[in-house]
Parts: sequence; C-alpha cells; structure tokens
Amino acid sequence: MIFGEELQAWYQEHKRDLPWRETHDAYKIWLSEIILQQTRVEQGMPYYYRFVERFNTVVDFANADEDDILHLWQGLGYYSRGRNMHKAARIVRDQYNGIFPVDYKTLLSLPGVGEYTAAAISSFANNEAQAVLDGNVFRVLARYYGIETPINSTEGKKVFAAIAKENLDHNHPAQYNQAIMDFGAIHCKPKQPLCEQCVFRLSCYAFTRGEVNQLPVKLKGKGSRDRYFNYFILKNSDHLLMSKRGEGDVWQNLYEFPLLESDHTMDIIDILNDKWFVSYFGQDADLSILQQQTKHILSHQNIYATFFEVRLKGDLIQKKSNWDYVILKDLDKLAKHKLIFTFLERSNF
DNA sequence: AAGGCGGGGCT
DNA sequence: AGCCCAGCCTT
Repeated sequence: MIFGEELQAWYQEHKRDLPWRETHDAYKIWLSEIILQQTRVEQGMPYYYRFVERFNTVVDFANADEDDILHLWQGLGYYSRGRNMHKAARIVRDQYNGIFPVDYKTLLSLPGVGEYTAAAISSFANNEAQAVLDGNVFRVLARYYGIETPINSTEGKKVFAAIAKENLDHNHPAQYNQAIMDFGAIHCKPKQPLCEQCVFRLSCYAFTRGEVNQLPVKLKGKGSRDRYFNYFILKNSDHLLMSKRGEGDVWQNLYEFPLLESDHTMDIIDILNDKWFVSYFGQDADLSILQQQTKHILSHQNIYATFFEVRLKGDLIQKKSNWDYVILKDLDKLAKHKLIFTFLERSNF
C-alpha cells in the first residue's frame, strides 16, 4: 500500500488537467477512453471536444448515422473504434434505456470496450474497484518490480494483471488508477524517464540495478509489407467518382477513389494495358499523373500511392457496386482516410 | 497465440 | 528506422 500512497501523493502534485476528469458522466468518460486507445492525449483532445459538442448524450450519439461518426473520427485512425462506438451507443439506447452503464461486467460486454476500458470507466465514473492495465501501467510495474515477462505475452498479461490488482487502492480506485497512468505518461516515460528526481529512486528495481532502459520487455511483431495503390480521379462537370471501402482491409467503410492495387509500381503504360482497368474504363481512356507516388506509413504497411486523372471518351464500361458519383460540394461530408483527404487538400477541388 | 487495425510524435 | 501511444477484435 506504500506504493499506491506514494503514487497518489505524486499525483496530487503533478496531475494533468484533462477535460474528461471534470465529469462523472459515464458517456463522456467512455468517449474519452475510446478516443485515447492507442492514442496520445494531445492527439485525441480535439476529437473529444468535437464529439461532446456534437453529441451531448449517448442517445444523440446513437441516433446519428455511422457515416457521421466516421466523418467526425476522420484522421484519428483505428476506425473500428468509431464503428464499435456507434454499435455500443445503440445498445445503450435500446437495451439500457439510454442510461450509460457504469459496472465493469456490463461495460465489458459493449463492442469496443475491453478489460482496460471497462476498468477505466467503472472506476472513474463509479469508483468500482477495478485496476486498469494499459501501456503506462505495464511500464511502471515492469520497472518498479523488475518483471521481465514480455508485456504482450499471454503469461505477461496474467502476471501484470495480478500485480496491478494487488496494488489497487480499494478506498480510492479512481484516483489510484489516474495516478499510476499519469505517472507512467509524465514521469516514468518510455524514453528518458525522470529517474533522478523520482520518488521511487531508492525502491525501484530497474533504477537501482540500472535496467530502466531494458524494461518493460516486449515481443517483436512482424515487419511491414509494401503495397502499391493506384487511384483514379474521374470528374465529369461537377461530379467526382468515389468508392467506399469494404470489409477485411484497412479503412473499412471510408471513402476514396476507384483503386487498382498492385504488388509493384505501375506506370501509365502498365495501367492502360491492365485488364481490370480496361474492363471499367475502356481501351481508349486518357491517363495522366496528378500526384507522383507518395509513401504512406501504417503500423504494418507501407503504402505507395499514385494519383491519376482519367478522361473517358464515353461513359464508364462498368460501374462497381461500391462506386458512386458525388457532387463536388458534398465531398467534404464524406468520411475519408488520410491518404485521400491529404490529396484533396493539396489539389484544387 | 498471433495478426490486423491509423496516425503522429519522439529518438 | 523503430518504438510507443489511457487497446480491441478476430482467427
């Protein structure tokens, strides 16, 4: 319990002033927690304000279309969070009378809410005694106790969950959880932690043994793969041909331009001779490059994208079911991924 | 148990 | 170039 009390004392001194800490509204806490999954506070903050301003209650949120949610989410990444939030909001509206649940078990059953988020919401909104276990907590515990079990292994999750649970201050679950996460984020940082002025400098296993930079241990995943995206911009008078991405790949349900993917760079000749291209745009289409190949980096993919303008003699030969002409002035309303809205910002549409 | 899923900032 | 970020879901 010394550990937890020291942590909370540190927290009183150094805690961050964050908007979602000023409310006990479980809906708003849920918003913040989903937004902050794998996302830095500074990056998520504007999105939090955007969402609370647009949707005052979870019922307002549920009554929106998924497209609206994804549009507000545009640019934040991991878009399944937005899609799952929409599903969760409708469950709360339809099954829980619009009252956002605050108990761990019920929260855990909502789509997009895992063990961390259920613990966070139930403790913050209702002081339920559930210990959070996020990247910050893994790091603080690994260093303080000198635990070398990889944090992303099944065994590691068990070990750390047990220690996190033991350390939880049952009298102040909300404050303890906030404290250990803020401590990890501000003080016990991944790089260049502030060990010299740390309250635990005498008791921290990693610091006393000079192993701070070795902990926590994490198993390496697979490297990145390369993909080559060829986008086709087809404008006629005041319309633009857009395409909605489907399941089973990145950017599900977001809009982009008709796309030809290949496993290598393609030039104009390659494309004009491509079977897929000819089947949709015909033999005598005119092609020019609008934007030279640019590299877009995702966690496990390097996407090399080139943007082409297509001019047809007549009409499209065929139109895919997920293709639609969009009025140019409605373009802003579509939820697009980074590659697309960055291109649009740079061009003069 | 492992892989997929964004985008950005820091080293 | 690699790592990490208030992780979750599917296979």
